[in-house]
Amino acid sequence: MVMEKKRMDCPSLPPGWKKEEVIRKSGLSAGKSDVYYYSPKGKKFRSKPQLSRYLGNTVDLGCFDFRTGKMMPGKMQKNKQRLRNENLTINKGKPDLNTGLPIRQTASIFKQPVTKVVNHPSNKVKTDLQRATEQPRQLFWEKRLKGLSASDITEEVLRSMELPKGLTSLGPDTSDETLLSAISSALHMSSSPITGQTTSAAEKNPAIWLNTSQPLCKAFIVTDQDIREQEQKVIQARRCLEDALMVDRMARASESSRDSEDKAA
DNA sequence: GTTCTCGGCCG
DNA sequence: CGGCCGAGAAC
Repeated sequence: MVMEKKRMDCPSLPPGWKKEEVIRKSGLSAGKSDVYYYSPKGKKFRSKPQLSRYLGNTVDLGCFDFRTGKMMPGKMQKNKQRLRNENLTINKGKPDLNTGLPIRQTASIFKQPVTKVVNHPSNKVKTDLQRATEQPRQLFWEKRLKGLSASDITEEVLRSMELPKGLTSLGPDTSDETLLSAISSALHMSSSPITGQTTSAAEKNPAIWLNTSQPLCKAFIVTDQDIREQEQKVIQARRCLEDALMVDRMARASESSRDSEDKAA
């Protein structure tokens, strides 16, 4: 009769994660149901915030629907029609947070491995390396990064990086801010060398001559001195990261012990 | 002590 | 309403 108490593995969740729906059978709220999740290790989760805390920053639960266990791509359903307008009007002044470029949007709330594209003699698409590696890209897409900046958890904007003098921006938005975003993105996403725009034609009419696989930046020269200075910065940054990771580990430790007190209390 | 279950607050 | 969590009941 009471077969509702079965732990189901949920499609769109990795193996090991279970979802359970329990129907209330008495009281004023009889008939209502509660949803729980179980981690692979068996820990029970009874709310989205709790799940969120456990998964930390590794996962964006933004459009995850706890009750159904599915991703709701249009979490702003009622804005469905407005969305287009919003991007044209309200978006003035505010950064476009919808850019999908720097962040991989997965179907699940959990990080999914990238599908590996391998050569397969009988598969036209998968042997087409060009298609696999070169996705269409919007001209001047870097403009979408305008206004985005790194911040710490208190939302205090972190000090921006300084760009070497030799770097000059190119295109419709020549601010240093966008240039920095463009170059970091290029370094992050491309495995080939970043040279900037090498043809002088691109400077005169970027809309036509832009090399879209390179950032909106004039060609530049990197000296040995530049490299040595950068090495020092990296070393410094690694020390900071090391400290931050240590702090984070301790914070998580105290958080999980607080979670246990949840029940004890 | 832990787990289950429903109440009830709050947005 | 429904999500979230407190707390009593049940084990």
